[in-house]
Amino acid sequence: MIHSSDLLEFTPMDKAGNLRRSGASQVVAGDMRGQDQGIALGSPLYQEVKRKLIDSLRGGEWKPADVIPSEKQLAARYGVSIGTVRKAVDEMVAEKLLVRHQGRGTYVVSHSNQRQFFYFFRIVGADGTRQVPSVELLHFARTKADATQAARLGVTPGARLISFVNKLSIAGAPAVIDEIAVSEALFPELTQQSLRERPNTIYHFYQERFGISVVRIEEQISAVTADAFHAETLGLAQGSPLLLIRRVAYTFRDQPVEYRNSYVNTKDHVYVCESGRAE
Amino acid sequence: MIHSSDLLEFTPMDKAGNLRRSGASQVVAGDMRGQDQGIALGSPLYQEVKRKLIDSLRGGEWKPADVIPSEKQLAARYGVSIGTVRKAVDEMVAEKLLVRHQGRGTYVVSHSNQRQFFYFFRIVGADGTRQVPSVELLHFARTKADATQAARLGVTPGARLISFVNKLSIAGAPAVIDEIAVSEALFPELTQQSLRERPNTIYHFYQERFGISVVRIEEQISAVTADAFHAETLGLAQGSPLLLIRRVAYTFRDQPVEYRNSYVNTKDHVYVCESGRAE
DNA sequence: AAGTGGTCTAGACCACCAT
DNA sequence: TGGTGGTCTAGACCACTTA
Repeated sequence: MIHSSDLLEFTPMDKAGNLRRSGASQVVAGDMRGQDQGIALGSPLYQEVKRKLIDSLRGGEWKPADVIPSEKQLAARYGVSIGTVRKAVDEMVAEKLLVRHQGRGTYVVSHSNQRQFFYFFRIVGADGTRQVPSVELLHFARTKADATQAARLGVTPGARLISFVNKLSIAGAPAVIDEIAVSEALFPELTQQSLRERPNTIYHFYQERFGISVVRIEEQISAVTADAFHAETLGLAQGSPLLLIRRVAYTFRDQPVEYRNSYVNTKDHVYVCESGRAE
Repeated sequence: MIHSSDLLEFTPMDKAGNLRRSGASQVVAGDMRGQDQGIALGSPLYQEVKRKLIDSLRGGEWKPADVIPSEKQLAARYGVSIGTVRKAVDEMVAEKLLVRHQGRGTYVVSHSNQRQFFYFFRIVGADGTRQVPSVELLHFARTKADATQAARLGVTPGARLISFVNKLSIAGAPAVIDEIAVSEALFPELTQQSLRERPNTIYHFYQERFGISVVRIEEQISAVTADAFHAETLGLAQGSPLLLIRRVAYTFRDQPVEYRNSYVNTKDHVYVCESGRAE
């Protein structure tokens, strides 16, 4: 004889005690969660998927320029439908963490990609032309964080920093001075020599050598007058007006990783900014 | 007897001669296009829907702050599925043309909305606090477009313009001088008095009085020194450094409608800009 | 030819809001 | 209570890339 309680054992219901979160559809087959890297509970499914994906990026499962698994594979892995994976990936594409290539796959963005390079470099010629600057390292030192640096970098005042100064020239003419500070704890092996010998951009260097991906920046811009050092380095009269750009660069989860002050001679170049276009 | 050609007459195929464009699904029921404001042919369906929606915004069918029809109604109107409408609306929400309110509907954005106000106003206190500035009209004149103005506004050099100058004060202290130029053709009835009496922001005024919605701006930023006029107006010494922001404001279809030079005293305020966040 | 992302559909249920 | 947007599913076909 068969008891009804036995029958229940065979219904396609959750055997692991997982509950389908409110907000999710109950229309279709049984809950597939719990397989492989199942999805934790908490608000929209696609947000959970997105969080898992970002965790995999942070953890290095997929490195910059790698292909990530296909949408079908991700759907199976997380026990969700392809549409849900697509929504998660859509947001990450909008945030410039991933790029899709039809017919090839979805890739982790990389600072080595030439197209990505200009994304954080907003200095263009007065006529709108973009050019790759050449870089020269002027200073390099180990310092301790002052109040401003500590606040922006999320470290304690006095924490050990690595500070260096770059001069950027565009079309042979000095245009920008970057005064950069990073936490020594995050960039332990950063030496003057490795910095000089890097073949590519600084953010590519952070990415390759230290596994730190800059994914977002915040900038505050003001106008100042050139002091003796800036004037001489940029070939200007002391007191000339300069753009001062204070930048904090962040990696995943809004963790600050770099603070820099950029001084720009805007005689021949401008800083561009746009609002209202879907990025 | 029944001929096979007769049977074909009753298949759910297109009777109006419309062809389902390549790229569209052929899985489901017959093509519903051709009803009401059917969708024209040409690349993705949702792009066509988006274009239709923008046309309705341009044409004034739905005005700023209006509710637009529900997604179900739009789907019926254009003969597409709700998912396709959602994708079109998604993009327009990302571009800040529409806003969704769960349970209420989808609305056309308006410059009167206080939340929208700060979207194009990127001057904040040095500590990051945002404040609504007070405005004073300093000059008003009808002029002719110089080469720069003509190029940025898309008019011929010498075209009739309306030019005016505003002084913005934040917390009682003069902070910004806006030198604004618009085409007289687009703003025919714009008078000094109507400008002074406007109850709200300039872009709200453009929207209400002239039916022109600013939906996007492009800015080029440089550092300059204050001339006699700017120094005196802002209460600074001549030669003080100022931020110069050259802005072109656009309405739908990338049509330029305003050109302005803003001079900002960045002693107590900064211009903020962010990259890498999905807007 | 096989695999990938891109588009499109149809329909379910949920959370929220107005009435 | 009924309507709206928000989430989720399942599956079809397309365009594109690579082998």
